[in-house]
Amino acid sequence: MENACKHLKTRGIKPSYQRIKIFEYLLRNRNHPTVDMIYRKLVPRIPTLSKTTVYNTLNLFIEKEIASIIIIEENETRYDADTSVHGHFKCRKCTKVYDLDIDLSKIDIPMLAEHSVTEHHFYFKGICKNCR
Amino acid sequence: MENACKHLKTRGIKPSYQRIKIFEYLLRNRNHPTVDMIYRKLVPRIPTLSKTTVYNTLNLFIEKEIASIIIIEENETRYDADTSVHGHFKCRKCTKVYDLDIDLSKIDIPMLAEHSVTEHHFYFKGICKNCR
DNA sequence: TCCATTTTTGTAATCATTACAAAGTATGGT
DNA sequence: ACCATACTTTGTAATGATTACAAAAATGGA
Ligand SMILES: [Mn+2]
Ligand SMILES: [Mn+2]
Ligand SMILES: [Zn+2]
Ligand SMILES: [Zn+2]
Repeated sequence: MENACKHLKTRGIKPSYQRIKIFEYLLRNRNHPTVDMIYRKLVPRIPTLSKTTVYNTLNLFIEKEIASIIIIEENETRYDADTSVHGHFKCRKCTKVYDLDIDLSKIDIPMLAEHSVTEHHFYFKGICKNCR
Repeated sequence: MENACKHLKTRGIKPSYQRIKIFEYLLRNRNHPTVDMIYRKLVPRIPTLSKTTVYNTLNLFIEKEIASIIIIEENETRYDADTSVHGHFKCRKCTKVYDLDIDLSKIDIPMLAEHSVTEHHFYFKGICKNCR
């Protein structure tokens, strides 16, 4: 995927090998991974990879807005290459996180009118169709 | 507030002194406090109070469903005596968390139909009316 | 009062994340 | 190619919130 490399450049991120690989992982695996999931998947192919690099890189992606952060459980930060406004559903049995392609920013919430809103987050929890 | 004591009993929670004080704090201060905020506010009046007790008690409240948990930032767990389905707005300047009294469970989200949903969470971030 | 059960407490352990500085790598001018 | 400089990666240590655990304290009934 030369795609990933170009995407990084357009946002002013120098496309180092690690950054490309981490971004490719996010693009290909739409499973909302944690830092640890990304690290464990990549380290066999990049033996020198440091978990710190994964943290640094993801924080850079968030800052440059090519990825978004998903916080559903305390101490389980997940990442998403999809930066559009959308929501998630997490199954408490299989722990899978599903996408919900709904733009909540289009729903009118009068109480928000007086504030200046920059981020929209929503998620649901329960048991998914496959687990019951 | 004898109120708090009765509320605990009806949910099968023995109303110990610490539990009553922590629950009263949640009822009176609708500011979505962290464990640390609750602890620091109560410890002058209950010098023997342990932070572990605050953690244990809040986990019990969540389990017995007399309080709900609010996760907006990673490693900043907040608690709310309001267990109804409602949302929040957090100001990134003054860090205040506002209530949004909207029941998202009433909004139809087709993608959720196939799953069994038990929890609804939503929050927004930005700058509040007082901070701009 | 005695005993069993529950609750509280303090300390240590855990775990995710960040801080930091050293080592490695790329870049651009000479 | 050489060097200086800036950027990136890495490993280790520090941080901070939460939980585990076991001892101490409180409760409540026989
Ligand atoms: Mn997503
Ligand atoms: Mn609330
Ligand atoms: Zn499932
Ligand atoms: Zn504000």
